[in-house]
Amino acid sequence: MATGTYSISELAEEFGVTTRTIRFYEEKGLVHPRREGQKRLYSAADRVRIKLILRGKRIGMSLQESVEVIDMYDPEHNNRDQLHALICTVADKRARLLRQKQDIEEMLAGLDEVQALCERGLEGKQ
Amino acid sequence: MATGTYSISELAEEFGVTTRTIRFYEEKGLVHPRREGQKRLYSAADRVRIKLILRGKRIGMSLQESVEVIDMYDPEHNNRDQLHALICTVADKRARLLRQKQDIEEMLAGLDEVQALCERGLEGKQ
DNA sequence: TACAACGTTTACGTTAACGTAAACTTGATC
DNA sequence: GATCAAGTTTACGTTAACGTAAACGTTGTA
Repeated sequence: MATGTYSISELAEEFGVTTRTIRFYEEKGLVHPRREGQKRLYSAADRVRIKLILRGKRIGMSLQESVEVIDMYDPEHNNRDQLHALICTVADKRARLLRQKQDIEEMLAGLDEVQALCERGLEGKQ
Repeated sequence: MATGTYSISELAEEFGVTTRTIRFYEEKGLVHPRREGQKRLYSAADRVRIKLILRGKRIGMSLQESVEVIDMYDPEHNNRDQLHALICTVADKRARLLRQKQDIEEMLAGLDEVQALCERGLEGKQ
């Protein structure tokens, strides 16, 4: 196998998903691996796309949403209007992410409380 | 209506969801509003539960997962074993939340890059 | 050459989290 | 008393994101 390329099962194992998942992402147009005969060959770029999609999943994004974020990077945005639109989209995403970050911090604070209560509870039972 | 209580549509509007959603949460045993005749009456505690469930949703938790987190607060954990188990659960949740927080920060950094690229692109077009 | 590992396509199944529609009750208002 | 807004139950529909199974090709190896 050419260096810098990956088989489907390599990627599946690396990311802890099934090969079905990766083929599903292709079905949905999220990745486009080359073919070597019949078999899929994933490039480093393909690998990164999948990685970013799974990162999106972890924070509750849909696949489409993740792809939108990923596609912000590629330069098909030529004119002023498109650039302006993209800046607005970025602002929206940022706002949502900041909200999520705050939600997480609140939840973490809650966990601190719970843990403190547990430890005080355990002290009494020693 | 008694003070400190809410109708279903009040809560639906406050949280930006439909009444169907709130009834669905009851179907799943996530809330248990009292009844005034046939109508549902939500207490302040019910309201908080719904709020926390929706907070969980925003960061990609399932309803069941949110409920687990919420139920960590209530003191049905009497003996040492339960308290130990709870501490482990808390540690797990914390780990996942920290991971998510990092994912979000990485994504925010990505957005910063995109925005910078946009702005440089706009300068050239002025 | 046989078989085991890895890959492929096709297709139906599944779960979560609601949406949507129909048909009904109840209390307030005109 | 008719109508209207808000609520109710029941039930079937929908979408996303895969799971699972069947039936088949390809390739290294014992």
